[in-house]
Amino acid sequence: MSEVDSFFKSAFSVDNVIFGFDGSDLKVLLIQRGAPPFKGKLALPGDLVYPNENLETAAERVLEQLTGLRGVYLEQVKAFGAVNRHPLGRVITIAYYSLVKTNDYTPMPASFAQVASWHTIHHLEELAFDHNQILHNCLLQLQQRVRMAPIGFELLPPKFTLTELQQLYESILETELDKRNFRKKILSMNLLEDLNEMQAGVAHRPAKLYQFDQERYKQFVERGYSFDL
Amino acid sequence: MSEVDSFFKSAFSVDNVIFGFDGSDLKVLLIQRGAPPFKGKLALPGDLVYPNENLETAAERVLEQLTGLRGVYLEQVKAFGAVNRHPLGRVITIAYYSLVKTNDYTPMPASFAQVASWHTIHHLEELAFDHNQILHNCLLQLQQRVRMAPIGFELLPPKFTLTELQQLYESILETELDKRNFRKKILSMNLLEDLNEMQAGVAHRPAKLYQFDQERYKQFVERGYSFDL
DNA sequence: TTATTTGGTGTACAATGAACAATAACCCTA
DNA sequence: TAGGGTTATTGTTCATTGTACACCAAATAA
Repeated sequence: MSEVDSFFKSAFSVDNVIFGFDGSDLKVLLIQRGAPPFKGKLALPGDLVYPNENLETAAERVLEQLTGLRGVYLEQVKAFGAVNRHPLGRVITIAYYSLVKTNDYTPMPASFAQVASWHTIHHLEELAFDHNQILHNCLLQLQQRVRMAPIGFELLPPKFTLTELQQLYESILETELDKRNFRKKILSMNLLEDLNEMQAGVAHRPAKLYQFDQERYKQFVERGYSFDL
Repeated sequence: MSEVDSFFKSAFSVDNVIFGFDGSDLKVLLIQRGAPPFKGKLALPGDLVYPNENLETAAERVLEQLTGLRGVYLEQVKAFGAVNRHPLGRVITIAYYSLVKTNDYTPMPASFAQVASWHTIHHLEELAFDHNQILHNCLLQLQQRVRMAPIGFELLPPKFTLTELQQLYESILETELDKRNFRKKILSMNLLEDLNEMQAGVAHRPAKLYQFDQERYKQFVERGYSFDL
């Protein structure tokens, strides 16, 4: 094998950290590996990148095959390429994370996974490959991004209460927030529209429902507003 | 060729955006390509990753071969993998940026570059491959990081004046800062040590010289303090 | 009807950010 | 050596933002 050829004895994959929110906790969608290596272990959904496929396209494909979802928030984090990270050869993986509304999600068997399920982020068991490290990095990036732009909203259903929104932030940032200060801040951004609707069927005072102002949301994402909570 | 083999018909490289500061402007170290494709064009220094080489090791190697420097600040930004980004085949590149003190730098001919020189960041000519895009992304990341941790200091000589420090930040962030507010803020962090030395040989009132408190610097980098200016 | 649970609201104080100008110290030149 | 040129150094005031904190309201369940 020539020296140049040896450079081409390698492959790329994408791995996708798919975040969801169940109303009280931040979750990640993991698959159970059906084949060696790491057969039976939990792992991030991922696949090799096709020779004529862009990286982001591959990440979108993994997401769609597993969840049926298209057009959701997706962002590259970084590449992981330790020499021995994959037991079968040199495989560099590009990590992405995406934000999905768990209600929209319909489980689908993908070529790379028969079983997928949601797991709480914190205190997670050992994953295949270097996926714990990848997940940790993606979570850090999400925690940073969520302070710069209101992307956390991607995780909520169309109508939500302020308490749900607060719990989402608390869950992502692993912190507790003051209720009054949170509401004051979030409402002062003019990002939310009061729907003049109420929660129904709850055994306590019902909360108002809100949705996002799509226009202002776009502005915030593009300008990358600062958003400390 | 089997389908599995076709996945391995690809290669990866690292490209390194090497930032420097000449006392008044932020610079980037570019090479002139000596061979096709893009022969004669300016490009980021980079090289293919060896089969048994970690990504970060490869980035350090590119840096050392070009500048003789080791142990400088180096950070991965992200991977660039558009199908047609390289005219000779599928090559995914992992982008890094590093921060060097231009005084320490001694130009060295590397295997991948005979000529390297500093260029001002802003209003740059067209580079080879997708290197304008890569450079732009690295600059954005630097601008973000420099607000989170005092890494800008990596670009300064051991002794410096407050005006030099301010010009560094202005150059990175492409903004103007108020002198009094800048000094108040930076001094309140207890990050600087007054050396009780003065500038010499300047045709005006000489400025005090400062250096960093290494201990506090480490704390700031580790904790990722917030650092708005 | 009462208990339980969560929703909703305002104020006072502290900390931070932003705007702003006059004097000091050095070198150079006439 | 006196005066001009240039950059260094320093504080205050005001506006904005952050932070801590407690009580009443509205629904269901028993």
